[in-house]
Amino acid sequence: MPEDERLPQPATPDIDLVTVLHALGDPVRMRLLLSYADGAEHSCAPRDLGLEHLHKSTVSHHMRVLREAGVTTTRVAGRNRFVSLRRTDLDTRFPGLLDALLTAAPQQARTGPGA
Amino acid sequence: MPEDERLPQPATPDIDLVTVLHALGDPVRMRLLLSYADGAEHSCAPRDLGLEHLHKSTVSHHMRVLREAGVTTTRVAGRNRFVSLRRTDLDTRFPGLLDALLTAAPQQARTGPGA
DNA sequence: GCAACAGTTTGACGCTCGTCAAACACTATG
DNA sequence: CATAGTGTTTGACGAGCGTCAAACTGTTGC
Repeated sequence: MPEDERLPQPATPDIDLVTVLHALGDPVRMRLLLSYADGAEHSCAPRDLGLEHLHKSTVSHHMRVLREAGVTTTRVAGRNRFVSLRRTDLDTRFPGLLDALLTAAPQQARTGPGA
Repeated sequence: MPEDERLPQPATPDIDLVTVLHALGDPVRMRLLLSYADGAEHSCAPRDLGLEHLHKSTVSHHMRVLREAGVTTTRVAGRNRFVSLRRTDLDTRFPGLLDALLTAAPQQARTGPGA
């Protein structure tokens, strides 16, 4: 039997652009996106994501928003959940968008308003 | 003397990615973006923007959000205001982002969840 | 000057959002 | 079975958002 399952998420053609932009229009979720940009799977622990200042239930809420928007996928394995970016799905649905975002976001961290 | 002026807007280096995504994460403002994608100047009248169902003060509010996020610029000429996209500024700050958005948004209108 | 015009501002309303805390499920381990 | 670990769900709270209506500012034109 399959040892792991995935949490519910929209099918690729059902990913809505405005919903994705709304999901990414929050500083915490943008930081999560950058964490996931390495293509690897990440646990949900706030300390693994540079979010020690946030309650675990808050992080769980943000990850749900990203998943329901179609940005991430969550694999359930035992008592752990592994979250990763739906890179190919997003590239299929919105070509160039993810690349532009992942280029722009770290660049802004060095040269932008917050620097 | 200059016959027209511009409403306050952030300088190009001060345009914040998360703020832009937040501004665009609303269906009304996404529609405005698509209207402005032709590069031309547009008036603020709801009927010129496919927003007859919205009050003019609501449209004014959305245009303020877009302008303060750095997405649009507003030129004041007499009793009219002409709004247009800050395309080169956005391309400078976030290369490829606007192209990806303007490619993705209309495509979704034909093949996406709403179709 | 006065009325019409284009758009903004203010105030109000309901709804959503981000956050925390506590309680809850489920899994792994003794 | 009991306990600890990982993460979710629920409820609460304040803050912000989208909308409308009305009042307001400034401009054009009679």
